[in-house]
Amino acid sequence: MAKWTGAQDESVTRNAIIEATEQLLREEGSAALTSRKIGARAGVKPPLIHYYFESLDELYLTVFRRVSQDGFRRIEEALKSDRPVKAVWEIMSDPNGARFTMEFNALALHRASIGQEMATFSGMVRDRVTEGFERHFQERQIASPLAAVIVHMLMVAVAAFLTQEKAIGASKGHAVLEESVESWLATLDGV
Amino acid sequence: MAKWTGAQDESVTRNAIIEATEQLLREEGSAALTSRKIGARAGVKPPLIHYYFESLDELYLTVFRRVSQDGFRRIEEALKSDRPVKAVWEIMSDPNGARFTMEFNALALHRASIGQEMATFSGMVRDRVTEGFERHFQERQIASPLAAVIVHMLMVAVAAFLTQEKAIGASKGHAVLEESVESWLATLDGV
Amino acid sequence: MAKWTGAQDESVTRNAIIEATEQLLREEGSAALTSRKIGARAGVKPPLIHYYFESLDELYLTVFRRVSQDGFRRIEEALKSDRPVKAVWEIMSDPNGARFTMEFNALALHRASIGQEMATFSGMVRDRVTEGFERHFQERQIASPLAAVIVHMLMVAVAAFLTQEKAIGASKGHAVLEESVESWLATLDGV
Amino acid sequence: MAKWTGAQDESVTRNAIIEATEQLLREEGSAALTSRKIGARAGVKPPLIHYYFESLDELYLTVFRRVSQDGFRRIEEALKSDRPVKAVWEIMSDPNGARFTMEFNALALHRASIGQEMATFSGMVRDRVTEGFERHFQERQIASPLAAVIVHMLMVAVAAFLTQEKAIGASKGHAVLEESVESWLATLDGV
DNA sequence: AATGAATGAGATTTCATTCAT
DNA sequence: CATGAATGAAATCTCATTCAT
Repeated sequence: MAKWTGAQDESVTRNAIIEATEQLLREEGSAALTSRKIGARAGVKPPLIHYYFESLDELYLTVFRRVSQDGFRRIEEALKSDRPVKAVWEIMSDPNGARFTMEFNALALHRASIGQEMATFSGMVRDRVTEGFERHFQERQIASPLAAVIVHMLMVAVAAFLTQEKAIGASKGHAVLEESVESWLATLDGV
Repeated sequence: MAKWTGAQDESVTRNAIIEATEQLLREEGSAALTSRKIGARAGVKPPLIHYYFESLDELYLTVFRRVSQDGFRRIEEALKSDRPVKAVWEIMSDPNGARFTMEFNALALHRASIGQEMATFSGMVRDRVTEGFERHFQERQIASPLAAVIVHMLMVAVAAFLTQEKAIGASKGHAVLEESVESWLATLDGV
Repeated sequence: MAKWTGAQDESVTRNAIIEATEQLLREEGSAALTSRKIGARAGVKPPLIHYYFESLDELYLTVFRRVSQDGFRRIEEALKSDRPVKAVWEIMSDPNGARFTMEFNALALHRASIGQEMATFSGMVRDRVTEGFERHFQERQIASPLAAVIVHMLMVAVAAFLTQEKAIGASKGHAVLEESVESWLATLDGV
Repeated sequence: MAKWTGAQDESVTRNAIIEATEQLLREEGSAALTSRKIGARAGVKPPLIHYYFESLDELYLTVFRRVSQDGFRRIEEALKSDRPVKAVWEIMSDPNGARFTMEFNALALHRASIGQEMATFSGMVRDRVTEGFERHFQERQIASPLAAVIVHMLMVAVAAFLTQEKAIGASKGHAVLEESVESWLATLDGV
């Protein structure tokens, strides 16, 4: 969809709106995302949001892309590290990022455009991580009993699980699960 | 506030409302849950919902309890089966049930009462399954490299992950993950 | 309007409804009068109220009549006392009774039937008290600078004023006004 | 919650809403104050009321403040007049103003914020009038048997009493009371 | 670039009342 | 006598969005 105004991508205000959305998402969750609250946080009136973004959906997409691009960059870094498996796990299980994923997942449930974007992105990440892990296993001659792609998916699954449970106030067994996962991952780093 | 009506628990209409809610949750997700839509689906005017349920939260809790009680019963059954690990996994990964869990998770994110109920329930399930698996491992003298409680949490995590991804239209790698999980679980059933 | 059911005036339930209404009016004010709350307090379901009373208005009227008849009786007593002026003032300024008057006044503002009833009743009281005060002044040969009817109206006015102010949390100057009124009334009792 | 719109205090529409509220209050009483009716009277859709006022309470407070500020100004004027006691009484007993006070009193019974505002305001008026009367008594060397503050409270009480009775259609004895009060007040003006 | 104004659609909830049984 | 069921009407308030300026 083409931009219909002269709104600049680099505008300070536009950035403020994006950041406000990001903050609100992190602090209060996707249910708190209303144009009023975003506007209040960003110090602008709600209609201005529509000057910069055709719809809230578009704004959310923008936020998602920004956050996920950053995440992708961090993953690239992690894959270059000495213990890539652990490094990737740390990114995945970082509460901050996991919270985002969870909230975007919630948004995606009833916003097709976001779902699509997430699907595309998680595919990209999966491919990149899989490739990275595979290379890592080969280089270090590590015999993982599980395919790289599966290792990655398990990591994502566990991280999401822990985050969701924490969000509703449950944490029974988390410690032991985390420990278990981490010691398993250590073997994959050849440690 | 106590209920002030004579509304009966066994009322056909009350049931219709519960079922409509269940259906909508499954088919359109938690975002579609409004008293209007529920009423329309149940063939009932919205205010009647409040005749039977003090609030939508109470209705959702009722639905959750009904679904989860049913789930718990099925899990008890599964634990008695010949291949309890596989049987439990099948319940967990049943798209229908998993969809519910996912949608209730979304509701729980901004409805404290539901979050609490879910936390309580998932704790109950975890305890029960852990106990069942432990007994199973002992009886069959299966040496699981992972504690029963972890096995269970991993199953939940993977099932949730697959469901969430499917919900947003992603399914890359699912087949291989499922296969992998299932063959792993087979070993835990002593097969 | 004729009664349309066989409802008995002496029914225990009917009485419970009346008393519940009275209590609620006293404790929570006219704004809290809903058929739900009345029913809850009386231990009956809201529709039953309509079995005994054609409408809430009729119920309120019944309550008003009961309370006011009781008030009238107490006033008759007071007029027979040794210090009738003081005795009447005590009734008028009794917080309990004054609260009722105030709440019924509020109801009367938008319920014509209640307004009428109140007008009739306050006329009756005024006549009776006026007559009583006049006889008292004559018998005791007290020369009131103000006509008996005016004395009564002032008492009513002041009592209502104090009650209303208290209801909104104001009480500045009340003590001095009460004192002043009471010492004035003492002279009218020939004390 | 802070205002999130750019709604201007001087807006014509905002004013129309305030005036509609004022009119409805006068003509139909506090029970008629609903966003629908106010909207209809102001020629505006109900939600627009919430664009200008955070809540109905806030609107009522705005109306109260406007009316009462005007009343305060008139009282200040009255206190400067040649017969300040009479002048203040005329303001107090002006049916228009008294009707407002009565209706706001009714609102205050179940809207704490309005009760508070009224308490504050009536305290201000009482202080100002008391001070004015005291100065007046001194300047004119009038020996009032009653303290200025009591004179004022009696005026308020009587005015409220007459208004409330008129509102429910009673007026027996009003003429003689008014006459009596007025001749009493004349003495306090040194006439 | 920004905003004041406005709105249509909708949300949840409350209420008095009716009616068949 | 009593109640379960139901409803029409209404209440307050929220939201994303549009539009003229």
